[in-house]
Amino acid sequence: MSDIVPISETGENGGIPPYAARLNPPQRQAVLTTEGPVLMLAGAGTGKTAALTARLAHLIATRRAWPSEILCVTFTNKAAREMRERVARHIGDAVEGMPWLGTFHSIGARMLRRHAELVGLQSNYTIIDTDDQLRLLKQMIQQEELDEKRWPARQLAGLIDRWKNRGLNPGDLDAAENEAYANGQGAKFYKLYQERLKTLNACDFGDLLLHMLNIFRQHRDVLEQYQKRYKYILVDEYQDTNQVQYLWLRLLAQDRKNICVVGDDDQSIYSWRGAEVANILKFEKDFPGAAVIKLEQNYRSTPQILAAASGLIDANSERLGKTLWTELPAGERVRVIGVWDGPEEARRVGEEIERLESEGASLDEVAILVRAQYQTREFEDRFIQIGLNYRIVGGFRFYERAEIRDALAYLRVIEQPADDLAFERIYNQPKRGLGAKTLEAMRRHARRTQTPLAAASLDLADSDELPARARNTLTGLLAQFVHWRQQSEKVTPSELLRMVIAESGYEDMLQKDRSAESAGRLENLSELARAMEEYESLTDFLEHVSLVMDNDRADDGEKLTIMTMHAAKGLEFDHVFLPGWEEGVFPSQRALDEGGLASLEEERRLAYVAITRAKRRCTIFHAANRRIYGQWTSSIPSRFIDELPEETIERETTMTGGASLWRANWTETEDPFAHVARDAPGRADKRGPGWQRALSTGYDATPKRLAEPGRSAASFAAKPRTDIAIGARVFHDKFGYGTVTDQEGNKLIIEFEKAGEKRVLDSFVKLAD
DNA sequence: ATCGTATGTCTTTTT
DNA sequence: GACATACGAT
Repeated sequence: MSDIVPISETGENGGIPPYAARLNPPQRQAVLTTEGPVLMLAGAGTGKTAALTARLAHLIATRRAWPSEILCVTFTNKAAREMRERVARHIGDAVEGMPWLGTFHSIGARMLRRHAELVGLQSNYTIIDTDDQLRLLKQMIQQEELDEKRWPARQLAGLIDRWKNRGLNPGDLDAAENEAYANGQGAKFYKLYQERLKTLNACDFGDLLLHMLNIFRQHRDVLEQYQKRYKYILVDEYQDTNQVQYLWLRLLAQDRKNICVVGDDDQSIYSWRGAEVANILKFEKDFPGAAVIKLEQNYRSTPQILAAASGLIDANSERLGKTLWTELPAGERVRVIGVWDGPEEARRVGEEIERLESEGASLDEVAILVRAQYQTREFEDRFIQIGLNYRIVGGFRFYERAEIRDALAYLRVIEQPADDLAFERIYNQPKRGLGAKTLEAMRRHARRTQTPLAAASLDLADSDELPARARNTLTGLLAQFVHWRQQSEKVTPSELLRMVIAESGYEDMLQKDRSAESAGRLENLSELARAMEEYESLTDFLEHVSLVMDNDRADDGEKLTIMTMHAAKGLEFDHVFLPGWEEGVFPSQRALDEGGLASLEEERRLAYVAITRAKRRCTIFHAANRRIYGQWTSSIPSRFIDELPEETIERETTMTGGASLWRANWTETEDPFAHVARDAPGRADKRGPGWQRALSTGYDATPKRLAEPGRSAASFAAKPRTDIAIGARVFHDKFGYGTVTDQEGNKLIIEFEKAGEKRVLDSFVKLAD
């Protein structure tokens, strides 16, 4: 069955090609079994990436496929980057020709650029992030006059996300799904949302996969084109794939069936995102005759650490079952340290790290892994105080900062005039004196004419609807955009950004602002411009930003790492600290409240992932008292601590207040999260400051139209009203009654009884009777 | 139109 | 406790 390559093929020393030289037998099998489906079950630290990269190198070195004929999907950008680097070590620059190595989302985006028109988008579509998504949904909810308190946008966003993860389009929802939002309006809102996105020429993260799936399903020729192209498919972290990703892969692999998936059911920690461990469990059914290869030799951790982790994960019920073993010499036991409270925990961790440092350990080899982001704060405070170098991974990403998002919004409007979300973000940023009133007028007009906001504003600025000041400002701003759009064809994206920052007044605003952050903001902006230098087109860059860019910037000097356990997956450190192992923190309260056994088991897998990051030493902490949401609560040690085999750990308690006090405190616990559970009393509040934006369907958002200079503003006004003729008596909210004396396009010249002659947009007047 | 204060909401985890 | 939003005051 397995197609073992005559190894001499490459003619390297002793017949073993260099990329396979240091692999153990199962790893080697995983490399050489090139044809047919392969399921690789790889435990933590078993050299999975080594095997995977060797496999890639092998496929290319033996000319089974060109780099461009291999689809290699990873889950995170970090993993993709690492893979690229490691393959480069084997095969050199040929990796450059691997366009299909990346995350599901970035590969989906790349494909979608080519086939956008099949789902009603243009190839320069914008990828919106969760923030934009929420704003959009909020507008829709207000517009449909739903009580936002009762039916929060977040909830809807979550539902839509889950539907997309499962490969469901609005029409596919069953009654129960539909019922999940606003009494059976789930499908309606989902549909509305998709329509809005189409008008904006935008899509969200989920769409990158769902649109492509739809295309594969409906356009056989496209599917076949990709099936033909990808001679081999490799998938990393298969246990984390969700339904869409699964369907995607199944379609793409259907023809050649050369698909190799790698995963570890014990490290499945993303079910909340729609990942289905079941995918890995049913692989053999989907691809009959699949070769199953288990990697069980662990090269990373000491026997104690491995035994502690294995003992813990044993408590889980649904496992494929692997037995990890190691040849490494015995090391230290896993230490479990109980402390009085959060600050003491941070202090102790700090001391431990300083000790390691004095023993010659590098800070780069030290990590603190937390369950939730809020736990990082305590450590940050402490480490600033004692001057310990740290880096926080994750958290607020670089591109989520306000100034970066503003800058990107400018670029988005330049690139894509139909991007209303971006335009709304910056039309008054920096402050130009355009407020809610102006926005309301813009929206009203945009809705009426079914044009994007920017186009509508241009129209508006050419009439008497707005006070002279607002009108001038708006005209100026729009003229700037026309100018920038012209420039964008001539200068590089990064030059364009510098231009925009300077000319928009954004720079001035920050320079005048003497607050502590403003200097940093300016720095971030030039950082952004620098990051843009390697991109040739704005589209490329914007896509990169929304999908790929993360904030590991060049680091100077050694730093310890603080990050979430999720973010740590796939990484390893000599010394790992695991604070906050208390009921309610880890396992998280949420996992305990909802989700039952399944989510508890996921938490346990997370614990397993966390412990197995450690190569040499692993130290677990639990505090008796902790401040959560600003409230002091006492807590009991995590059940996971009790599940660690006694002979693998070493307990220690350093209680300032004495053990009795400590014990007294954590035996009578109160529910630290009791106040969270209660639902928010809903209150009807439907008067948003002008959110009533009607759905503008059917607008053909042709980009670059605004870019044509000298084009009369009237060309954007979709449909002039036909019900108003010269001589008609009309009413205008601001100017009162008047008589139409002339009409040009959608603009009326009206002689008002009180206000005199005005040039007014027809969408703002009513026929008087 | 903008600023300041009061009020309510929120905390997993990521592309 | 921190942050966003809502509302009232300048």
